[in-house]
Amino acid sequence: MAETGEEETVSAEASGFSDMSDSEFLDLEDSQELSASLSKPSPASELPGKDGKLISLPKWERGLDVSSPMERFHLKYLCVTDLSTQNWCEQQMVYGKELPGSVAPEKAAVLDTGASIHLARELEVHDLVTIPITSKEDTWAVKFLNMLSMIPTLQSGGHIREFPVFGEVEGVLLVGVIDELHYTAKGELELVELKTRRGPVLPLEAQKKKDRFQVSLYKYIFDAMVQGKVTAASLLHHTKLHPEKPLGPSVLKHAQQGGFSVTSLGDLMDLVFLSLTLSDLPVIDILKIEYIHQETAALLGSEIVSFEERELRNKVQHYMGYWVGRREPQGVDVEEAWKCRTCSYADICEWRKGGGMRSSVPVPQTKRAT
DNA sequence: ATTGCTGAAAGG
Repeated sequence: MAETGEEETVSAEASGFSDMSDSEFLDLEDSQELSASLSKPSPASELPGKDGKLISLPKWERGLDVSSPMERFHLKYLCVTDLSTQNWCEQQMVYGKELPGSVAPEKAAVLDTGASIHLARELEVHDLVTIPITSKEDTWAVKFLNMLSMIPTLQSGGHIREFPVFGEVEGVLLVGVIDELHYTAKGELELVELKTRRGPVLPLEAQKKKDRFQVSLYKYIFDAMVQGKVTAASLLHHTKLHPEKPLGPSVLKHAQQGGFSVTSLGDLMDLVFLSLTLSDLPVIDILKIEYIHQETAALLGSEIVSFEERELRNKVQHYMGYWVGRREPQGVDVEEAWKCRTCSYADICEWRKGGGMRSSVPVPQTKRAT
């Protein structure tokens, strides 16, 4: 029996964040750091003070990266799509964070079409309800309520869409949303990621690689969640949420309607972590990507991704190296310079100017002082 | 609070 998917998913709508756009005024620190990083000649950072008093320079005057990109961009977590964008071109992703809101209108239209196709598919399995929220705790509470309603649906054979995942990876909190999950006829848990395409053609290999990386990351996080490897403590640590803070009235109302007797975010988190670990959820068995044509909805192709954990972890470790400040960002290799053709930052890209686009020129190793 | 704050993903 195909379930009707009559379930309703709650979607939060922010109510009080409209005054957020003036966060620029404290950015003077960032901009002078940008110019400082042009002169990053030698790691000879210790200017010898005459009498040994030098270390007390405030960190922003020392120029180079004492603060990690996570801190500079004021990020408490990253999205899965941040990392997959990073997989496409790390330098472009960085420019995107520094200069937000500069997507070419033509590209934006394609994204927009894709977004509405996804929304239409989501509405096939559940309704959306708008809930006024009053705090970031509310935002997460809504996410948790959605999970609590979706897990039983999944376990009773239904299809669920937009399932939230989160977990600490390499010391950084990663947050994402799985497009679709369901059990196959054989009883395997399958993830489906829908990709819509402007033209009626399959993507290039570089794009496929990025998509494979994205779904692999979902599985990595989801598996960790159902295996109890993601803890409430870790989530609270990164998000700085207040678990004891009472939830807003409309969120509370919806929790009660769902049959959950909770008063705080902490209560809800307990329920979620119990549900995740005690519902007999398996790890994801199958990762599938479907490419469809936007205009005609024709299926262009579908691909089963083989999950290579080792390879995934290496990539993630490398990407996080940038975020935590272990290394500078890098652009694409010459082989992939074609990506610059459609990049809106091509004309300002320091990676290109700096002749950064090399393939794999071995850098003569200067002896490391030990 | 000499300061706060984030729907993620959308496609190339």
